[in-house]
Amino acid sequence: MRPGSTRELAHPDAADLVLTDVLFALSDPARLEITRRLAEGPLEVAACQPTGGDLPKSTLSHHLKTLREAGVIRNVPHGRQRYVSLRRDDLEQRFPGLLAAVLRPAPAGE
Amino acid sequence: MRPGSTRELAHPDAADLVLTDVLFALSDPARLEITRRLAEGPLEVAACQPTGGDLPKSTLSHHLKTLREAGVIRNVPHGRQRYVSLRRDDLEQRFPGLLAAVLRPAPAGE
DNA sequence: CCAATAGTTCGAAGATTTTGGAACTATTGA
DNA sequence: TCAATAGTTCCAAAATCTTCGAACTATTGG
Repeated sequence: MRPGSTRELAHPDAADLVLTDVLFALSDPARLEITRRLAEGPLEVAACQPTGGDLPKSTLSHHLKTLREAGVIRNVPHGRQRYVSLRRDDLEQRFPGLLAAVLRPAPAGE
Repeated sequence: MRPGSTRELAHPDAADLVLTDVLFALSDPARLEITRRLAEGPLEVAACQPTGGDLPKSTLSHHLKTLREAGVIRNVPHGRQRYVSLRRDDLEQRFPGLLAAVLRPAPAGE
């Protein structure tokens, strides 16, 4: 296992997160659902698949890229697969309360 | 002053607000700034103009439309002009904490 | 090693957004 | 009543996003 042989992806520093980018990343239904799923805990890429959806690998990968570049998730190599996780602490530090508000299910009632 | 002669614009009911639509509306820098400006209080359309920006009327109007259709703002006729205001209560009821998190200035610090 | 696995990246087509000029509409001050 | 004011709507061009097949890259089980 050569050092640096794994394909590390770029992640913005917590301090560099941009609110509009985060909001944009979360403004897509599929990406929002991925985010909610990740709130339960880290997952491998394939398991991020939104409910009932069978997005092609490339599409799912693109959504993850959007979330990652906005700083919402972290995507690290793990053997043959990858672990995707929510950047909870970084988001909370930079935009306090945002994640909680977004993850909270909307009150029922028409 | 004929009844119904004023140009009323459509506004979604509070219960029908969609989170992803709200997030999308707020994900544009100009629209986010308009929203922040409105947090201080209602304004006429022209006064919503983002700082230093001199957006053409039509562009500004379009941004307001996006915010209005997402349910972020209300835009009502008022004489020759219009009053634009933040739908604070509706947003708070439907997505508790969201507006506060978005309006709060990001913590300083690199 | 080799093949299978798990994903990313490339590229291109189609859909949506963004922008802004021009035309249009109400409303009011003079 | 008329012109000026304050905005919206219409339209089209340019930019950006979304989607997904296909090619490519690591990694590991056998």
